[in-house]
Amino acid sequence: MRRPITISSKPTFLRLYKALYKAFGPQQWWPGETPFEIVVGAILTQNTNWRNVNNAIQKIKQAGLMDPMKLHAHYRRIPALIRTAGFYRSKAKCLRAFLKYYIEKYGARTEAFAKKGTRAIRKELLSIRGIGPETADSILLYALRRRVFVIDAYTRRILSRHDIIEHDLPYDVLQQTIQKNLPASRKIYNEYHALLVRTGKEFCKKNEPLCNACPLGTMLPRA
DNA sequence: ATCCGGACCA
DNA sequence: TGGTCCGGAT
Repeated sequence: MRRPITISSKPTFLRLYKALYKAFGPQQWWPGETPFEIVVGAILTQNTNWRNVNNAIQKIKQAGLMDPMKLHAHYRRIPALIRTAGFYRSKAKCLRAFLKYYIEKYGARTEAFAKKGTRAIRKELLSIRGIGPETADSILLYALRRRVFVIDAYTRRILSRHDIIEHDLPYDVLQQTIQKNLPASRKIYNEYHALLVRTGKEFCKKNEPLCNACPLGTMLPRA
């Protein structure tokens, strides 16, 4: 029986964050050069490691297509360009759907896109097939610098293994819980997610987690 | 060979 | 609830 921690453990989320920051330092996310490139990366990184995504991004750049109008004009080339990111057919469709939306609604202009409220943009993004909550929130946080906490598989795994949250809470519930228990800081949200991803990849593996070597190893709930 | 990861669909 | 989409790391 897991018990979700809420009010009584408000400092817990921050303690974890501080431990990770101390261990790993700032993660310098997101590595994309422009908001558009960050959107592309956010879509491509679904179910994939960043290394494979970066490969695809370089391909797009080498083709001179890291631009919404150009990429849309050559959308038939997208599957081949992004193949290494995996799920390339679905992701190509998603990319194309985003491009259509971005061009038709905002003239492919970041400033126009970024003018809208966070909730409105989130709703619009979620209506695009292939963009779910994590991808939408990644775009909001990292491309548009909105104060939104991104939930992913690593977040669920790390926090639930530490008995801080229940693993199966719905995305939005989990997001609200975390945001309520953290300072309302965009920079902390940015850094925290990046630190959780790093921790998940390196230590909090799905099978055989490396708790002894993990910076959070001493903060484990009593077994 | 098996593992890993978001979103959608039936 | 379980299947499907995918390539690259291990």
